[in-house]
Amino acid sequence: MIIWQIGKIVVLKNNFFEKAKELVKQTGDRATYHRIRTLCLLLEEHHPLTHREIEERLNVKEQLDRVTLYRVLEWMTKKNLIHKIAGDDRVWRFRVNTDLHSHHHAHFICTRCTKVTCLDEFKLKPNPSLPIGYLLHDIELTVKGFCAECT
Amino acid sequence: MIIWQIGKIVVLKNNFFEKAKELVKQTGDRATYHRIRTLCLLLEEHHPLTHREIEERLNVKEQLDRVTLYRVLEWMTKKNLIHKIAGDDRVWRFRVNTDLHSHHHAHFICTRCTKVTCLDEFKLKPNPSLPIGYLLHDIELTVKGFCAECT
DNA sequence: AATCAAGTGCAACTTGGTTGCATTTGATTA
DNA sequence: TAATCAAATGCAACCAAGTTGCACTTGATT
Repeated sequence: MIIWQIGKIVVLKNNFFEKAKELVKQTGDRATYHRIRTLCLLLEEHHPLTHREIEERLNVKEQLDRVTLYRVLEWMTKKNLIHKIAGDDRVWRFRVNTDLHSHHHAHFICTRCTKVTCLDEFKLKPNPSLPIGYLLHDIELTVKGFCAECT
Repeated sequence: MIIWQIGKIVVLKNNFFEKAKELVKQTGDRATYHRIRTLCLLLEEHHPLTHREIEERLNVKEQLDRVTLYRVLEWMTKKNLIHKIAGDDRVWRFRVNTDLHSHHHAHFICTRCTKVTCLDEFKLKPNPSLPIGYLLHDIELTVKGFCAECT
């Protein structure tokens, strides 16, 4: 069993932790504990999480400042490690970008329970025609409705 | 020249004002002055506006409470007179639904100046395949990048 | 081990949007 | 056309997501 220690904090590494550490290091920026831990959580999750949800899960055992988490998420978005999704409740949801799961797919947002699901089989047209002078960075397709549990 | 008077306020009617009044009355709910005036403004505009922008334009000559405007916009969205668009800045933008301009089209959001443009020629597939038990209400396609002025 | 910019924690702040409640107003009916 | 009353409005206070400034800590480099 591998253990990682930082100050008084002792952490059990798992596969996701190692993977997260590697991904953070690959960016060239500093591989800090909070960055690795946050990315690790997002690697484990299978649906997009809000800042609040991430904070609650990470704070079960150890402290993590709200602001730091905002900055970590912002940094990870900029570094293309994760992507964020806008919902009807004005709250961002975050999900990891793996090689298999890039952000070129659609999202389903349940307007009753606000849960977000990725519709991976939805493929987006890569080169839509835009007005002259417009430059494309990203396409986001969001489907709204009720999920299976809320129907 | 047609004039409409309510309390001390005197209003010059134009084509859009008449049109707005008609649309509000068609809903069956009460045709209040603020509803008509707000819809009138959105009919005149050719690109989506934020709550802030609407407020500023309406308050040039006459007072309109922030909260009332929020409620008017919410009501109009519910009544399908307008639709709202989520941007990267967490701010809703509102645009009128006319017969010619329904909300079944894509939006372009400039990530530098935050201006939103409607991409009317983008047609959305009406019946995408969803997981079993999922119910579709609405599809939203957002294209992000730089607009002609910001490129 | 020493160094120091990058990263973090804390407090205070900004902003978009909401809630509760007293007052006003548009449509209806007498 | 006046009386009526639920629907709509205005005001104040509130909430929650996200941001800023600054002192303190830490990961990588020497």
